[in-house]
Amino acid sequence: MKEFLKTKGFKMTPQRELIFRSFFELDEHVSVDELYDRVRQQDNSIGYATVWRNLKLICKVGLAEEVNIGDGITRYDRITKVPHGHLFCTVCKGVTEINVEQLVGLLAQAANSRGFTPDSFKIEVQGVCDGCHGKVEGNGQ
Amino acid sequence: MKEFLKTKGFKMTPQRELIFRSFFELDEHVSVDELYDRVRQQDNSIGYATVWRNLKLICKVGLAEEVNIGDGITRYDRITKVPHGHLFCTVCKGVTEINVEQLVGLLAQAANSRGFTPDSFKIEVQGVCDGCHGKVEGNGQ
DNA sequence: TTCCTTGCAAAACATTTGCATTTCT
DNA sequence: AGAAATGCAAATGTTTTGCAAGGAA
Repeated sequence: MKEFLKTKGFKMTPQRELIFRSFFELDEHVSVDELYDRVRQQDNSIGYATVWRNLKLICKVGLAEEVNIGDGITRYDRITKVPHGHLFCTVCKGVTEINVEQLVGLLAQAANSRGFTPDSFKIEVQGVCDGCHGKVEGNGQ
Repeated sequence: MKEFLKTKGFKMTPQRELIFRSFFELDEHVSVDELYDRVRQQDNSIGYATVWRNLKLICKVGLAEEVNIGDGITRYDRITKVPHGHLFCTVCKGVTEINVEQLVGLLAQAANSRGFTPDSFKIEVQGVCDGCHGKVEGNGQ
């Protein structure tokens, strides 16, 4: 990783290593706040801006991308080889990934047929996950 | 529309009518600022908060939904009967809609097979649109 | 009259940036 | 030494809210 960054003109630092390590260990879609909290547990001298800047850096070097689910908070998602979509549970706020290789293929076709050259895809579904089907609060509305 | 709102417990006002009318006339994905500007052309006494609140109201009564493309600005998109996806051109920032009925069907299947009950779908593609293929600035990178 | 709406200004929030200082190479 | 990174605090930019006044039902 240190080498990888060097080729891109960036340096490695203790803070950066901790942030990167924490981000990649966490197999989730974290926000700056969440990662900041986590990183803080191991080094409470790290600043918020540093976490933010490194998250941006991770995106810049192509290892992650920003995800926006509409709650005003930007999350960061590792970029994996397999294109995937997200199932957002509106009850527990959980996120599940689903493989969408096939769909992306179809989408690319549809886009191409309109002269549009696709770059990246975002496929998101909102709904209620398996575990939450029973526990929707009993508000009559 | 007035009747429709009344059934939901809301009143009709001149401002609200102008805002609703402007929103639905504009067959686009407008931001609060954009709609505010447009509405202002016809009544420059309308406040920003009023436009914002009415846009939220339109969503609340189920006639539109918020769209987030990651530039920090929330846009509002009419909800149409036919599910559609968006092609965002990263050059001209234009938005094109594409029909994704078929894809949504497949997506719903995939979600259901995991015990997830879909509620709404968001399908977005970023790339370069037909008209912009030639005009990408000549930066060697 | 009652409750919803409006406008304005201020608050709340998340995201970014400036800068002096420290740390890599 | 030279360039990049860090921390803190402050600046941005957008979205929300409080409140007094006005308007619809």
